[in-house]
This record gives sequence, C-alpha cells and structure tokens, in this order.
Amino acid sequence: MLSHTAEYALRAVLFLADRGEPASVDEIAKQLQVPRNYLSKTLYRLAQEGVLTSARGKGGGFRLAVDPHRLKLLRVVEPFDQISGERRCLLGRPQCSDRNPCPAHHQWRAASERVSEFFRDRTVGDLVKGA
Amino acid sequence: MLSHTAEYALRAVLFLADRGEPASVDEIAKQLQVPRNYLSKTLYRLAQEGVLTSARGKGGGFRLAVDPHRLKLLRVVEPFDQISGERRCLLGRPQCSDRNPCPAHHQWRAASERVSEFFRDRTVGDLVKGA
DNA sequence: GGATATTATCATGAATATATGATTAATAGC
DNA sequence: GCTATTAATCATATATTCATGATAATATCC
Repeated sequence: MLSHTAEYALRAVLFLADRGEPASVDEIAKQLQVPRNYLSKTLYRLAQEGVLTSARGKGGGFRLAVDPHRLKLLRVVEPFDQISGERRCLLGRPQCSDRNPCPAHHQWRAASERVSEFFRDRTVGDLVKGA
Repeated sequence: MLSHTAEYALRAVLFLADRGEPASVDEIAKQLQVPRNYLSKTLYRLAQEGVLTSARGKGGGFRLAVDPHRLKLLRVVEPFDQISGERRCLLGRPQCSDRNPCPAHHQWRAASERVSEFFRDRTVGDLVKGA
C-alpha cells in the first residue's frame, strides 16, 4: 500500500510525536531498524515540507514542526506516495469522470476513497497513545 | 493503486470479455495503447494462471478461459500486485494483529479492506456492458 | 578555536519495474 | 511442405526505488 519510503516517514513521525523532544537520525534509524542515510533523506524532505524542523550539531536532530493533532497523515505521506490526487481511472480511460464514468468508476471510487479518507482525516495524534 | 502491469492485465481481460472471441496481442496492444511485447509477457502470465488460453498460428490469440461472471478481478490482478494477502501493519510492527493491534490497526484495516473487497467480490462480468 | 555531534550532500550501486527489438517455435491454410 | 500468422522467448535498455559509504557543512560546548 505505502512505499517503503512513505512508511519510514510515517513511522519516524509517529516516533517523534510519541517522544516529544528532538531525536537524531541515528537514533530514529536504530529504533525503526531502517537504513540510516536513506532515512536521513526522507526526513530532510519532511523538513522541506514543513512537517519537521531540523537542527545540526550537538543537541540537534529532528522534531515535529506541528502539533500532532493538527498533522494529517496525508501530509506526512504525500511527498512520497500519491495517495489522494486525482484517482486514475482503474481501466485507464482518460475521459473517465464522475459525469462520464467507466463501468468500474463508482464502485472503484467508493472503495479507493476509503483509503484516501483515512489519510486525509486521521492525524498523527490519533495514532499516538501519549499525545 | 495498481501497477502498470496489473492495469494492463485488467484492461486486456476486460477487452477480451467485451469482445467474446480471441484477439491477438497486436490487436489488444493497439487497442489499449500499451507496449506490445510487454503486454505479451503479461498475457502469457495470465495464461499460466488459467485466466486466459492462448493459441498460436492463424486464428490464434488470447481468449478468456473462464466465464467473465465467474472471474473475480482479484484473480486477474494478483499475479502482478499484492492486493489481498496479509495486510502489512501500516506502522511496520511485526507483532501487529487483530488481537494485538497497533494504534492504526482497526481503522486502517477498515479502510484498506474496502479495496481488497472490491477486487475479491467484483467480477470481470460486472465491468463489461455486454456480458 | 578545536573537538565533537549532527544534518546535508555527493557518488555510487543493487534491485525491480517498465519497455524495446530481434529471434524462435508452433499452428493453420493452402 | 511452404507460407503466413501468431505466441513464446531472449537479449538488452531505461527509469525508478531502495540502499550504502564517504564527505562537507553547520552548530554546540569547552
């Protein structure tokens, strides 16, 4: 469902939300058991997106830039995976739309919208006990 | 949602169901506007899976091996994409399960199950006007 | 200002998905 | 058997994702 990268991102953000204070890439990578430098790039991207803030040097690391309860999962995940956006027609018909639907359109829409709703409505705070 | 390959497979199968008689790779590829040899491999795989039958030589080509109304979409798509299978924990926790759920478990399950239900319950016949 | 901790960046590689072009094998019709 | 048709296979190429290792830049602390 999610790419590895997006899953790393989500897990890292949840870890940071749970933790409340900054953590270094090393620490997060160790905790999540994911490749360090790859995670580094992923977190850098989240910082560019304004989801995290980063600080170098001693006492630095990454932390959430946003209140976890205001941070939708979609925002964490969409830099890496296209979850929402316009749903491509399942049958690849370019002209397929709500008004000119392919035979799969409505049912497929109903099913796949559940997934995008999940990421659009749920927040990081929803998924963290402490927060 | 679906990989290109799985989408090709689905579209080809729907084309064949709509058509009712055998069609050659050339014909299908032209109709769907997808790469010929790549589609060829994809269809070959579907033949191995018992979804299609193939015949060489004049008058040959691919055709459905199954009544479209008895052919679940899942069967067309699962050789290429893992749709159903066990849903990986969204947070990557190996011990996550219904009885020992991560915080995202139930909601994520409800959402993503809609998608697998779609492929598990709908048939090719459902998506073809004529059939 | 030197040592250390940490992110940011660069260069590279491996694996997989997607795609193309050429060739081989089987079948049908004559 | 010859020819045309068509799937099956092979060799190769390109793009993307995932990953590793090394280095540079920046901040803190003494």
